[in-house]
Amino acid sequence: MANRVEPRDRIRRSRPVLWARVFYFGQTAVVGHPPPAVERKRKMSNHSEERYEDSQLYRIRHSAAHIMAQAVLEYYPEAKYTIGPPIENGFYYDFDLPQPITNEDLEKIEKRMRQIIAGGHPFVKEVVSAEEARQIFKDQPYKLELIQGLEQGGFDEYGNPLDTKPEISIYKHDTFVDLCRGPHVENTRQINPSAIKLMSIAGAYWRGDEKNKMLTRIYGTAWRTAQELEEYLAMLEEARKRDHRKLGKELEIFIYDDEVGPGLPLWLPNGGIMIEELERLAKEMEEKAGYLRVRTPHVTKEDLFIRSGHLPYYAESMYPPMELEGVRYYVKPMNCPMHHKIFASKPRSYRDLPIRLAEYGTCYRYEKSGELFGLMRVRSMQMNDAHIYCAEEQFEQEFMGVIDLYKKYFELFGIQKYVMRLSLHAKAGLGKKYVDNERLWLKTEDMVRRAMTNGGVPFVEAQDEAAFYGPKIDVQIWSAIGREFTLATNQVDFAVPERFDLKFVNKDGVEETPLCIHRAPLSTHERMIGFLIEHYAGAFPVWLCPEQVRVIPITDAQNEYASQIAAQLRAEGIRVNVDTGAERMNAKIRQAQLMKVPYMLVVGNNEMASGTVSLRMRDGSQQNSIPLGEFLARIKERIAKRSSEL
RNA sequence: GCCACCGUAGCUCAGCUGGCAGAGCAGACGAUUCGUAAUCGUCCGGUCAAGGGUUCAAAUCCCUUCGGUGGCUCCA
Repeated sequence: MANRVEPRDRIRRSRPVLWARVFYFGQTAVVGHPPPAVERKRKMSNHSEERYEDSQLYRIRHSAAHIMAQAVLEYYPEAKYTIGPPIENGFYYDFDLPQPITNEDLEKIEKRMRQIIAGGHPFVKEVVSAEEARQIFKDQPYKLELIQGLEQGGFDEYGNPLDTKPEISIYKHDTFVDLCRGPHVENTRQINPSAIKLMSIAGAYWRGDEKNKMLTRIYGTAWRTAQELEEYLAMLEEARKRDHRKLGKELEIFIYDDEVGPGLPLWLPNGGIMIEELERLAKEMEEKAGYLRVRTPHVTKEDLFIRSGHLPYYAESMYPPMELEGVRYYVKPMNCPMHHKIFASKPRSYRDLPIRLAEYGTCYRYEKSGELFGLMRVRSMQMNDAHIYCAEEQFEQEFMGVIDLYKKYFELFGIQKYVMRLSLHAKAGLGKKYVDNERLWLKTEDMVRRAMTNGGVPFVEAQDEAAFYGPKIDVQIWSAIGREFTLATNQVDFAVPERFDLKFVNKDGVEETPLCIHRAPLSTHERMIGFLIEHYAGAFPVWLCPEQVRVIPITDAQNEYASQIAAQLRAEGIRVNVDTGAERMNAKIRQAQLMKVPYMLVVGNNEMASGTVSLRMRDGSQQNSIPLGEFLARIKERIAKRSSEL
């Protein structure tokens, strides 16, 4: 119960997520990887740490946004300004500009901001009536819209409903006035002119709605000191180095080819090995947890997806149909309908439940071109999918069984920076994005909430993030460059089993519809490997490494010996290569290091004479002249345990 | 899909306001046989994303398409 995050902390759509306090005060946090909600919670209660919104840094960033808006309006007097909040690591401001803005303009604006800061202007708050506000912003249509929202007591600046009617206030500094509830620094001088930097220009819809006009957003970063800024920029640089798109190419894991198409990755041999290892892991774990493996086709008739609800609710993300002999077929975006058919293939008794059907199924989703992102967001994906059919009284145990599975995987991979998110429906979406049965939504949402709370698993809640057929627990992670993704997911389906007329006979001999849990603890191969590349910065644990050992003969005279060593390792199932190239040993070691091969076995005359190997590990440490058997025992033990140790 | 920017050799990148396409790495070949992150030399390699236009002349300017990047929207 104590783990439940208060509504104030709920993640809300379109609202800037305020991780910065954690990031800033955190000691182990990596850029773009906010620590889990648990940690945030604990820190807040134990150390009475101030909220980001109350911090000086928040004020600095908020004030920097105003100063930037002033500078932009000086260069573009016809520009309309909208909103500009502090966010993680900085701030932004959205403008409706008469012309596109360039990176050179950004430099000018930044320079002007420093002048304004040097001017030592006080920030002055004034509470005004709606009428006065309308007068002040009479030429600013976006501000007038905001004023109306505030006056009606309905909506905040992001268009989210408010509980209470807020006061209307303005903040002035120098020549600039903004509709704003604050808080701000007292004087522009409290902003360090050498600790701010404008970062990028982006498009953003007014109020985050794609039906609205596209505005120009300028992102900036602001810190207390120049050194903090430098450190932040250096961390961004480090993060770019572990970007899976960059490492994936360097380590020859996957490629994209223009003729194949966007979002359709080609797995290179190294990626193929990693996929095989992940599937082996999944099969082992699922076998122990009582799953049964099934296989289903990639294409099915339209009728199936009409019944499942995919065409009514999910068609936008599906590839268009192909028609053959008057029948329309779709490539599957999910595996569930076929699994439902397998469940329905024979009568089921309560004694058979739960039935857990698993498949690493390949699905295709037509993601909009701009949404694609490396391996993290693709159009063809292979899911660590399974569907658990159970009676309502089995639900909690089964649901938490899946959560336990997550935890085991996360422990194995050392994944600590994630947030479990209870994704709920939104009333407005009923009948459109969501199956139209509010009673069952509320009921299943509460079942999940209770299960998580009883299990003592911390989570946050998010409105309007559910699947069309039910609520879910999503595991949110962050890419190296800070983008948020759902890695694993655990979903309740109260709707589709009924549409498929799925039944089991209960103890009383009466037919009952089972609940279905959709789950994908290892995500898709695409997203999982994308994530793992970044998580390990390409230095995978030995069991997952495409190349586990490279044997490096010092001169050609040891080539034969090196090959014998490799043959012995290969016979034990180790992935090993021999570098018989003409380069010097130093160059061979460098190449192996760049490919992040965990073990290098250097063999020269000494080793050959004594029948040993010299072990150099990826971390630079080395053990000279050890018997091959000793190394073999070490690596076999690491692989068997899927250890993260070298 | 939308806004902005980008696309030069397999990879990383030079190529200023239009005037004969370059480097390093990789690859091939030759020499070298070396003790823990780059040995030397020679050679090969490009319809400058594709298509159209402006111009005496286009990698460079303009348009369209394709692909990518940063965001927005959307999501495993």
